[in-house]
Amino acid sequence: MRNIQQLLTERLQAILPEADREFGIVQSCQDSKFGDYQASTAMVLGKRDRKPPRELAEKLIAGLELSDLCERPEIAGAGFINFRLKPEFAVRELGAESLFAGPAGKPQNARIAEKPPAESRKIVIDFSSPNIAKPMHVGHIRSTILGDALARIHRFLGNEVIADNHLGDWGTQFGKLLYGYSHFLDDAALAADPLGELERLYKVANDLCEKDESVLDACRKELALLQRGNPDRLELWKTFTTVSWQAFTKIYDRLGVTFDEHLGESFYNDQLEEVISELKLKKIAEESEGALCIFFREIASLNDKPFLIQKKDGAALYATTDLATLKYRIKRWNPDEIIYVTDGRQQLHFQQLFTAAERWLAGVDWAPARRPKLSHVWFGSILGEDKRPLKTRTGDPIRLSDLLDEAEARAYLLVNEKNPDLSQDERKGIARAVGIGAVKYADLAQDRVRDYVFDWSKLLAFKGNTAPYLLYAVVRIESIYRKDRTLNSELRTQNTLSLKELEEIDLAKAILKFPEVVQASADDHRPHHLCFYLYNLAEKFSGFYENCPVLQSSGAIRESRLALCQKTAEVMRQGLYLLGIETVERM
RNA sequence: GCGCCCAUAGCUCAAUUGGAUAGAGUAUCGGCCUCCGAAGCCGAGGGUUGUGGGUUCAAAUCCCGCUGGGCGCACCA
Repeated sequence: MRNIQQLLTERLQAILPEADREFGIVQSCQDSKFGDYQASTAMVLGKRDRKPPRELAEKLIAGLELSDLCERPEIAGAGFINFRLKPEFAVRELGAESLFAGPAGKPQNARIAEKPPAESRKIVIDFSSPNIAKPMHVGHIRSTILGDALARIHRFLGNEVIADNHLGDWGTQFGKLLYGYSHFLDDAALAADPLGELERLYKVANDLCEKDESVLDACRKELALLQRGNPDRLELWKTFTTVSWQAFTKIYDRLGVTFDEHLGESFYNDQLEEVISELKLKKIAEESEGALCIFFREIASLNDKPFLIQKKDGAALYATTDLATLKYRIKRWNPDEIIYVTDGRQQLHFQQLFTAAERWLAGVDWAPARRPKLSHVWFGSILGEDKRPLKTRTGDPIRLSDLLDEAEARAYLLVNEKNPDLSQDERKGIARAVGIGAVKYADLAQDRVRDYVFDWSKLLAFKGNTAPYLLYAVVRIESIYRKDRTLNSELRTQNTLSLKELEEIDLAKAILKFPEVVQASADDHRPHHLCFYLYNLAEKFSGFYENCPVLQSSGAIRESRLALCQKTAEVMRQGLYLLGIETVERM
């Protein structure tokens, strides 16, 4: 599929002087009564050159060659240039056998078009990053789902993605955990729910530390032993990580999330010293109050906020590991961009990290001339109905596995109600897809920077901007196919479109917008644009579905409508795939 | 004290990053199943975009000042 917005922009920019090209951007119209696309070029240039915008617009239109794409552009308002696509153009554009490269009907790894290698960017996406020895809870869901969606979107656009799970598998918490493990272990509990037991042991030790200084000392000693490589402690630590990774894998499998790497903090342990000495040598870091830190004296907002690299006892910190990780990623992958998907509370940290990295990379010989763009993609918190961070009644964080269980259970009840005749296996499968899809969609459909209120009834409402509504649109199309016994599937994919009714044209034009929306979602790391688009597409399909009978019509119209259904389903499936949401045939 | 973020219909959220008359869902009211899945569709009401200024052809969006809420700031990650 081609990006129509880009196509129009290129046409417009082609007739502008080099220096004015930045003003030649064509945008989608908010209101279809003005057209499908619009440009405000004439108003901007008219203002600058003190010329009447409408006259300028007239000149621009005269120079444009667009007859293959749209009707003659119209001038409206203060000088808008409005473009309206020709239905014949949509017919041609959608006439391809399959809208996406890759196996027909299977969105998985499809591309909009193969990018030439020179244009393909290499992007490391750092996301999910749960802590070892703790069950994943709702706090991890946004990073996991958002990061995965961004990975899928970038791959679809032809970029090379390295999905890297930066596990929290090292740090001071392991002293307490080791202490708890050796004093209070419940073997039966460990066998039944390993992560739950490890979490309990940590809590027991942590509580004791607050009351008893001697326990805290004991924990410090355990930590020191681990860090010095004591074989027993190291063995236990490995057990912790193995058990944890197994539990995480279960969750990732349920969510359909995959990684290319999962290099935890421990992986960078032996690289920290080198980073510290480099920073010292280049005089980027300096000693202060016994610790080693980086100051940003010339930046007003960071002036009084030092970035700590090393504690006075010599231990490294979060910042140190992040810098070492950056170095490793540059040396191993030399990426064009590194995206960190974390919650918004870490904004200061990443501001400091990026600023420090800039100085550091400018002074070392291993850094490439073209340094990676560093992006912090942050998100708000998930709140309960009381507008406080989402917790269980007892105040503990909600386990992700429990949340997913509940989503599936609730969806299962609804499937039973609606489709009791399906086999239990099928109902379970649908409940899984719908339940998990609903949780994911509720998260992705919202602008990530805002906190969002978690609400089961809204999530699984099956109407409005929800996963079930979108899945339902696909199900209706599937249902049409099942009932269509006169045509085989090959005929559907042929170029048999003829767009007459308003609803047909609207739907076809909505389909054409898919590439530009995916691009926009990637550009500002905001998949909710794609969600909103799919919702709009589903609404357009509903309008078509109500007003344009498919199976009841006949001849060329019937074929055309079946083909339109096919194209709609293709885009819906592909779009949902990019969000990490499975589609179903019945629900 | 310094800094970051948020504020849009009763409620939950959009607004293609400065574009045209601020849109959906929900809730309320009213229509539509001898017709492809009614988990749906159509219609009605609902707004000084927290507030006061400013910038310009154009501001929910950018700048400054307030108010209210969330969060972060030296040895946790």
